[in-house]
Amino acid sequence: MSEPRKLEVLRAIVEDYVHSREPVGSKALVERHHLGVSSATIRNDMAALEDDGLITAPHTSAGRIPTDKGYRLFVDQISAVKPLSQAERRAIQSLLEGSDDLDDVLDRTVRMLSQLTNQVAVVQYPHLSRATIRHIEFVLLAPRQVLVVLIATTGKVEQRVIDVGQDLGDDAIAALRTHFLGSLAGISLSRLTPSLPGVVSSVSPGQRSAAQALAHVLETLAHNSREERMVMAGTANLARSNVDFPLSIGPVLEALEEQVVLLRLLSDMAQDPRGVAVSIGRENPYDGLAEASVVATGYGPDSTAKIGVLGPTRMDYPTTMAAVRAVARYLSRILGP
Amino acid sequence: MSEPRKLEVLRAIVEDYVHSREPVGSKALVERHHLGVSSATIRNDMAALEDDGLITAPHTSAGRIPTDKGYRLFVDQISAVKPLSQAERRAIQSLLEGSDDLDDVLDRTVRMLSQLTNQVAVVQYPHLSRATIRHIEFVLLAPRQVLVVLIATTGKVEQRVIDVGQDLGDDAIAALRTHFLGSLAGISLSRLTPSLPGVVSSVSPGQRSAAQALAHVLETLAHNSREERMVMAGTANLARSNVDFPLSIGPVLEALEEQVVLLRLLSDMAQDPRGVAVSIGRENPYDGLAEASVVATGYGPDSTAKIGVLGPTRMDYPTTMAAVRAVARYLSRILGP
DNA sequence: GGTTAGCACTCGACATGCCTAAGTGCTAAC
DNA sequence: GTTAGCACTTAGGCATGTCGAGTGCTAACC
Repeated sequence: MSEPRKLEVLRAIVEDYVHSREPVGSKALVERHHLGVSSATIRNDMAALEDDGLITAPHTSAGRIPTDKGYRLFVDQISAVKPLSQAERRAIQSLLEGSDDLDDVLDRTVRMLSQLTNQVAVVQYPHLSRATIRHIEFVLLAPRQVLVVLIATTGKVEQRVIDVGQDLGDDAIAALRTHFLGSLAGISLSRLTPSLPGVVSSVSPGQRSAAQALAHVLETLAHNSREERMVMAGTANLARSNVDFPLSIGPVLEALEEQVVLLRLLSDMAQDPRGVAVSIGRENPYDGLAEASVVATGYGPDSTAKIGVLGPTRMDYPTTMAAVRAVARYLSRILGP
Repeated sequence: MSEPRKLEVLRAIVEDYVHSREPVGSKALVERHHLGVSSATIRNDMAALEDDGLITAPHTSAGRIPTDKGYRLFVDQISAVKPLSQAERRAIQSLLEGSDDLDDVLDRTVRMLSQLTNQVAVVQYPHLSRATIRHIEFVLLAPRQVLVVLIATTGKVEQRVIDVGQDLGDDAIAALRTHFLGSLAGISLSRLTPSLPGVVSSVSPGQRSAAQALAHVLETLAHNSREERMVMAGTANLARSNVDFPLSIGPVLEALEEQVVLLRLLSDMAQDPRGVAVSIGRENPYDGLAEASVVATGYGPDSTAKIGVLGPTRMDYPTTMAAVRAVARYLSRILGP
């Protein structure tokens, strides 16, 4: 039994199953692909593949379907990433150009990716760490309530309202703003935390506690807030592939809503040499996503923020991987160096 | 045939059907409710209700289920809004307190409402129109790219990056900022538009076109942007009530993603005297939502922003209406006067 | 040794027919 | 206006039979 042909058979099974959604049998296989051998031979190969745990039969006398392990082998060794069509490339380019607003760009990107792949698409907000502080604004909303705004050079704006714990007047807040801004303008967000204690300690004691609260918020804004969010599109595609999630799409929707889960999953995924990371079925630890695969990659200056799609394990991996990679590249380009 | 009993029968049918999800027959009706008459009498009443188009039979020899019109009558005339339990009230209160960030509050609110009702919950960002301008910031990102930030007194922040069409230096942008801020600080967002031409025309001719672009963005930020967004939670609940959307939940998910549709629907809904608006099934014009009902109400100072839930027409209206109303009240209170 | 043909066997999918329970509509009596 | 009774309809469950796709195995073949 030749090893190359065995892999060829696996490839054929994956492709046919992805295409037809039905277990594929030995006879159909020799008909659709010109493998040059008879169905009996294929049967032997299939038995071997089943022993290896790469395919499985839903029941006796049905065809075989790939297992998670089978998809994994397919993705890693067999498939070639299918390049996008010229039309698709043009569509991406034209849709993504013509807007500068970050929210808007991400929104368009994710819709585009979802249409391209017919799956759910997600994109994480870009990380801020390489940006530097452009401006800080404190706005007094009530005697103790302050709106804190942090503006970074990348064009990102974070804001939050806090209770500073003591009454402050307009003058006091203006003084604090000048003080913070003078000390912090121009430094990078990643170096914000070490700078804050110095700034706070040089504030007059009467406003020390307020300054402390403000510093804490600034730190939070710089690190946690926005980049922990994501934009999503195409959840309706889940319903269309109803059949692919045998139980219900409920758990999948739950996982999608619990963004923390998705974010961890995205960042835990190891990057493939081809630049795309793939998580197949139970490879990810979340029960709700046991029947789902995620194809993702990084984008932006240092590829820390993620973009990807989520769909049933029975997914057209080569095309999806190509789409994710292409969209990520365009997105990186749009967002600038 | 007594008219009051007919309504009583309709009420019983709605309640039983909502409870059991199965067509309800005359016999089961007299057993579960003590109507004081025999099943034959009920049959006569049911025939009359069917003539009125309030109930319908899926097939001969099955029980009856309410029509959209039947639900409407039920909601308008028969049902009493069911007050929330003490525990529920406490849960709402404790969950919503303890956070000042608007995004955070809306997020918690919508999750809470979705859990309370077991449906999809949506909330629209509060309107800005009553707020006044607190601060305007222009940040030069590149020679022609400017980040425009608009901070309102309500604690809301809007931002966008634009291309001003001409090269500007740091000095020029600072001058523009001072000029805009001096003329506009303190005016209400709703009066922003009429003020802008004057501001632009008093800018030196060399920067006129840039000022024009900036003014245009400010106008957009003040009116359109954020309040046209919404937060959503509980889409997984749709999947659980799979049975209730006979075809597929796909179209519903699509409608939910196309937020424009939802926003229009929410604002078009007429408020009920009891303070909650209800749209039942095909009463709303969107095909994807033909099997869905929306229960919504306004919140905030002048009740212009909406909050509501969406679920199958077969929904527990009294409880849902109570939940929506209660959560809207707490939310209004949290957001302040 | 790998490949092939042939054959018995398994099992899901589908159709058919039958039966029961639920429920209706109608009529005649109260 | 209400009720009892009865004939009628129909979905759904169940048993049965048939068909076809597909497998696994063995023996023959190159």
